[in-house]
Amino acid sequence: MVEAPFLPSLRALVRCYQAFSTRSAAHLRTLGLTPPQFDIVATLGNTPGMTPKELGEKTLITKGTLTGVVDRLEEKGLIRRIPSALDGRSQIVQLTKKGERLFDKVFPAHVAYFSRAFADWKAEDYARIEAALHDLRAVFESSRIKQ
Amino acid sequence: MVEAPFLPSLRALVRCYQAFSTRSAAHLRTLGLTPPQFDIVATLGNTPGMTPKELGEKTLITKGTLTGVVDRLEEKGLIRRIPSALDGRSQIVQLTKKGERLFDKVFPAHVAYFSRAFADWKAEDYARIEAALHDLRAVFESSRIKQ
DNA sequence: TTCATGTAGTTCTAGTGCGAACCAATATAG
DNA sequence: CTATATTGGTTCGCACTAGAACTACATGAA
Repeated sequence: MVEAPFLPSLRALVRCYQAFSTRSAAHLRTLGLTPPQFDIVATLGNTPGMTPKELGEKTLITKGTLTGVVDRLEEKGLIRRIPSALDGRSQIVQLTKKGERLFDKVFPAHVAYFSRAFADWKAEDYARIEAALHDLRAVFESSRIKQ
Repeated sequence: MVEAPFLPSLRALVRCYQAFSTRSAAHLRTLGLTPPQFDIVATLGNTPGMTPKELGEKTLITKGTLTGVVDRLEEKGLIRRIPSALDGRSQIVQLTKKGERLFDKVFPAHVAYFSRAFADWKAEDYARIEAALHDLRAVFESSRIKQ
């Protein structure tokens, strides 16, 4: 049995993602945030806030997980939950002043952390990577998977 | 402040990886394995076994995590730990007969699960993806990150 | 030898992570 | 209008995750 031709691509994806997330997490730790916490703060930055549902869609964090992450950010005083006036089930999550100050510090710092490594990259390099990842993602979202 | 030009590439990477891992995990669940458990079983398949250290390097699972994953596979009777004769600190992890039978069933099934979606892909498509992911990974492993 | 250093695995802590079950509120069908 | 279905969030069970502290063994130098 020959090895399936797509396995090296999957391995490359996993290794690339791992390399990114390990680096990213190590830097965020020095800033006092976990990766999902940073994700939430970065998503809420420069917005009037949004519902947990919307937050979950943007960050790809499922709702059961999100409750806990938001809880811990609330304990740290970085975000606040406001019940929605329009829908009794819903709420708005938004950064507090403290959360905004942290966003203003941490987001540029995290971008800066990676930017030197991308210094030589040209627009077409980004385009090429984005296209490749887009095509690969299309495969995983294909209806031809399963069954 | 303009958005950093590499952010769309990072987003594309994260979304692609998520799409893959969500699909993969959903299928593995129907086979009774978690993703890391499958990873271990697939790595041990068709080998005489290896040390946890080696297993961790191949699967990218850190040693603290690995102990627990291997524990649960041992409880299921799929793997066995043999103390190393040469080094009193070391051990060999290998599939049991039951583990081998599971590997023979589950590995092809999981490959088959994805293969239809890749049906139209040619060698150069794989080469393109692998090259792109390789280049991106090089950035994350660059010594130019940090400081 | 013996002492210092290094290494393989385990344990611990805190934080994800998912899906399923749940509750309360809203929307819809009849 | 009222059952019924749907939806937003929380809770729960179980597993993974990294890193730090720890134990036992191994290795190297004096």
